[in-house]
Amino acid sequence: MPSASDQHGIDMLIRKLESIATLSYEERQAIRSLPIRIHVLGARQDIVRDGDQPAQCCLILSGWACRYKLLSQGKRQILSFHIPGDIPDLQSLQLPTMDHSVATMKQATVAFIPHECLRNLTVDFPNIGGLLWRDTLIDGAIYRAWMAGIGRRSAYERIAHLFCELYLKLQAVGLAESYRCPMPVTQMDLADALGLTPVHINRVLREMRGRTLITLRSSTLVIDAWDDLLRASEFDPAYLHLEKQAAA
Amino acid sequence: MPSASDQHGIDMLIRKLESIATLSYEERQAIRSLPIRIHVLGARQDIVRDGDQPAQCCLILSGWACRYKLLSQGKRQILSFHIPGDIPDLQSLQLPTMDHSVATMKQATVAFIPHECLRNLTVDFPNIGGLLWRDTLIDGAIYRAWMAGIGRRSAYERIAHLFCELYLKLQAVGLAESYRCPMPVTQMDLADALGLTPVHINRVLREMRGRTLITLRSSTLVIDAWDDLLRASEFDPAYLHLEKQAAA
DNA sequence: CGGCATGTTGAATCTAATCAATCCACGTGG
DNA sequence: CCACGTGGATTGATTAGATTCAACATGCCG
Repeated sequence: MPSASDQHGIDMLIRKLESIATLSYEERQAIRSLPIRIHVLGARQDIVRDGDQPAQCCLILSGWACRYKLLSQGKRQILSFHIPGDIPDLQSLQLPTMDHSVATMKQATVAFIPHECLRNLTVDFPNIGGLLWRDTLIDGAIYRAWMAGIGRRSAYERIAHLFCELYLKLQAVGLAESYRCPMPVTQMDLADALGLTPVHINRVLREMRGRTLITLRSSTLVIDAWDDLLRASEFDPAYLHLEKQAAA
Repeated sequence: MPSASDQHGIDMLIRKLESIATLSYEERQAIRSLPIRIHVLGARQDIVRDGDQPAQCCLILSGWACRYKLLSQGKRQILSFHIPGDIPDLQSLQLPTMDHSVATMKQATVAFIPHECLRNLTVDFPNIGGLLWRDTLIDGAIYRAWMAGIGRRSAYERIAHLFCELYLKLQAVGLAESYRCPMPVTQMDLADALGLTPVHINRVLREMRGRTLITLRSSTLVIDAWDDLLRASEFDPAYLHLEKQAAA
């Protein structure tokens, strides 16, 4: 049911891309004319699965998604969180077989874009090709930041760092301001993203609340002390490679 | 001092690229004619540093390198290991500012290729452009595998998994066979790569030696029981996205 | 041959995991 | 309108995997 609201949908992608680079008018128009197929998905639903060979990419229009890997004995590692404007399986353009899964976190609207159309776009507009490459590279930069966190930071620092990252990413596409943002993740999700247990997440969150650093309740993050949060996590936003650097 | 041996050098890149895709004759020739500047570097020497804005990429011709991030209090996270044929800072083509450093592990020969030449190459040969994109995406896939390991696997599994990965990567470019390969890393390097301490690495290596799984001595890894190693680490080579799948 | 980096081992300690209840908010149906 | 069910959050008690500290061994290089 493509309609006026879809237009708003694909604009989310433009907003995202303009947060990491500059687009010309023609390029914006070319992106707007991408054919998309819109789906509304429930919470915790797989979009693509480990081993799949998708022929399309999914653009998040509303809601959140995450990439994850399942290991033996029910262990799960969340690899990234994705917000509106993101294309969490963009790499499938060049890597046919998925080495992980992508799922929604909460109810989400996604737009499917055929690989072929994206390929044509990169042929007609090499700059957009470069920009999509750049986008996947930023994903890689975020992986590196997470790796450093999981490998070498304390639980407290890891959680603080993640909140800084997500707040800035949301802010960059206009989905956060005044140190408040949506955060539709359970404590179990945080645990699986940060290499901890839900119990420990709970305890650290309590401590942060006690120190009036942040409050996470009913899927909303409130940052009470942004500067302290930055300091606690030694956060340096450079790795997000945002074009217009935010209030960091 | 470009000479006959350099030719052999850039062939390393071709060998690497052909391990993850197919090249036409013209493409191989175009790559061979890239202008390169060869340097010999000592062990533990930075090639590019966090914050740099390089105007060239570095191709490893011999020796090993690694990406790493430094955190406060001397903490270090190694983000990836790189072997001959790899271009560990290829992402700088699209992300001008480095968000981490790259250094040699042991003495290494590297070839510097100006960004401009690589860009021209991707314009003249879009397939090579896609292939370079693919290469950076495989780096990303390896990051994901490491994240899952650091976040959710035991020390024993992590170490085993890393050895499987490195053996297959080396084998793919002809630098390993018969379950032996170079492994010029100290126990401290392994610790910083896997989110552990050198002491613990030492203990787990001893255990693996005791179980006749692997032996790591004088910078050489000998795999005594490949199948057990695969099983111990639940290793699935799919994430390496190798063209000609190895004996896994 | 001497010096320094790396590897090895033991003992004590700690962070975070595990196990196990209990609590709470919310939505549903009787 | 309230009992009930459910998923998520919270808390306590205990344990385990890995760290830390410290000492000593080994081996490589100039």
